[in-house]
Amino acid sequence: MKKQDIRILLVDDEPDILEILKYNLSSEGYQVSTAKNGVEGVEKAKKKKPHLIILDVMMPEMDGIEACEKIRHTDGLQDTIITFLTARGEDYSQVAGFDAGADDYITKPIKPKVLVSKVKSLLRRLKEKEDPQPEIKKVGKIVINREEYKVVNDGKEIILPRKEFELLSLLTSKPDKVFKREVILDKVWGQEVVVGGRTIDVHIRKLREKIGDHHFKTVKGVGYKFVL
Amino acid sequence: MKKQDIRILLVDDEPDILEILKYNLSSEGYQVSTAKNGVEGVEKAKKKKPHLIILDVMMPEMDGIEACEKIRHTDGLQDTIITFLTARGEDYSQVAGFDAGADDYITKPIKPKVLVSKVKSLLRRLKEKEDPQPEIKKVGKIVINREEYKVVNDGKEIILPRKEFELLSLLTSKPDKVFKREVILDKVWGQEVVVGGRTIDVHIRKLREKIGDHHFKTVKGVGYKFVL
DNA sequence: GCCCTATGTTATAAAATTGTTATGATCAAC
DNA sequence: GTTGATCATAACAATTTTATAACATAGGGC
Repeated sequence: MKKQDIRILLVDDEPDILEILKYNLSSEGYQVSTAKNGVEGVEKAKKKKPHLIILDVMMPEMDGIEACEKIRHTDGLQDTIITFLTARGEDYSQVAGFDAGADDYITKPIKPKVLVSKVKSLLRRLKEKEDPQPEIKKVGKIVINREEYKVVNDGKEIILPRKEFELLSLLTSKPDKVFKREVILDKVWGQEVVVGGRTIDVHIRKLREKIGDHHFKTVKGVGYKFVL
Repeated sequence: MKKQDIRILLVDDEPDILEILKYNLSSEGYQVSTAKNGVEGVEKAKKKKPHLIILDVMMPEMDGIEACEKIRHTDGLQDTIITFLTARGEDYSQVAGFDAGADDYITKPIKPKVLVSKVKSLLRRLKEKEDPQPEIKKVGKIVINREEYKVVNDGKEIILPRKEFELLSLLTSKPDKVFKREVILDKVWGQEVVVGGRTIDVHIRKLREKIGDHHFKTVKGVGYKFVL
């Protein structure tokens, strides 16, 4: 994921702090939203689905800990990284914060450089999560071994050519998910190559022959999906 | 957004390249402006607020990287997509480019087909930002799963063809809201296609068959609405 | 109640999309 | 350079989706 695609939400009741943090993170290229209390923070979190939320502990309306709990229990925000801002020495809030589901905390006073490097390190987790194709993957009776570029289906070993392997690998990375043709082209062929319209079909056909027809479902007008 | 409404800004100091790129992108239906150096590029970016900027790295007056930074820090241009043109092998400029806030880069020599496909893929992000349909949506007993392109109604799985899926998706995006026929045509069919007057009715009928009659209410003279 | 218009319904035709096969190009290994 | 495998493409077939036309029906205004 690129920096511009990363959304950060800042929640603090002090406009000055909000502005400083926003400036520093925006300069780094992140997309930054702000909220000035817990209530607004929860709302914006639901709407914007940020990747990272920086939450002040002490706030009017709804404090950071309560807000954090609310956010954690919202659908689609479980994977969001939440970090608290706390005054140095406020030990209690750190403990309570971790209880509420925080990932980290930053102590005030905030030094911009520290903030930025902390944010980067927190976001590194996201990046690692993004699409780490495992070396060996099991999908039903199919074992995909990326290291050796081979596939074992129901005990039988199959050697697949590269394109077929990548295509299978992509489709099985999320069974049942429909991969649009554009996405398949992007991930398997790359944007540098422009291939004809029937190319994907042909490769799908080969996979169907080798792995089994029923695993590859066509969704007309959209793309293909792998089913178990 | 329609293709005709998408503005692209090309910045390069070689008139020939400018012309070729402009020709190819214009043929695709985009609105294309050009600038012949960094200074002019930044000016035009501010004035035209393009959605996508294609920026040559090597230019007199102000190089692409500096221009990119300037553009990134301009109000209202944070969301603009910026992509660089670099000579193959200029690794340094790619790195510096990403630091400056670029989203992508295209290597010279430029193949028109590659350019167009890259532009399309970059602009797809814009579209997704525009009206982000949630991947999975629950409306009463109906679950609409955009990722798998399937609908589960009261536990039963239903596969819908694309138009029906999009129509259902639109109507359920705001239950009880009446969607005028013109709006439905616009969103599901697009403004380029012209279809007959009974087409929507037929599709509504199929949805009624598959999902349940009572969910789709006709508002005579206006359109249709989805009710729970 | 009657008429008129908007919508519902169905069958069928048209269009769009995908499946299949054969063939030639490309690339890497030898 | 030759060989064999992989890959892309074209041409056609098969399939599914979508549009249309033609007629039926329903509901509001008079």
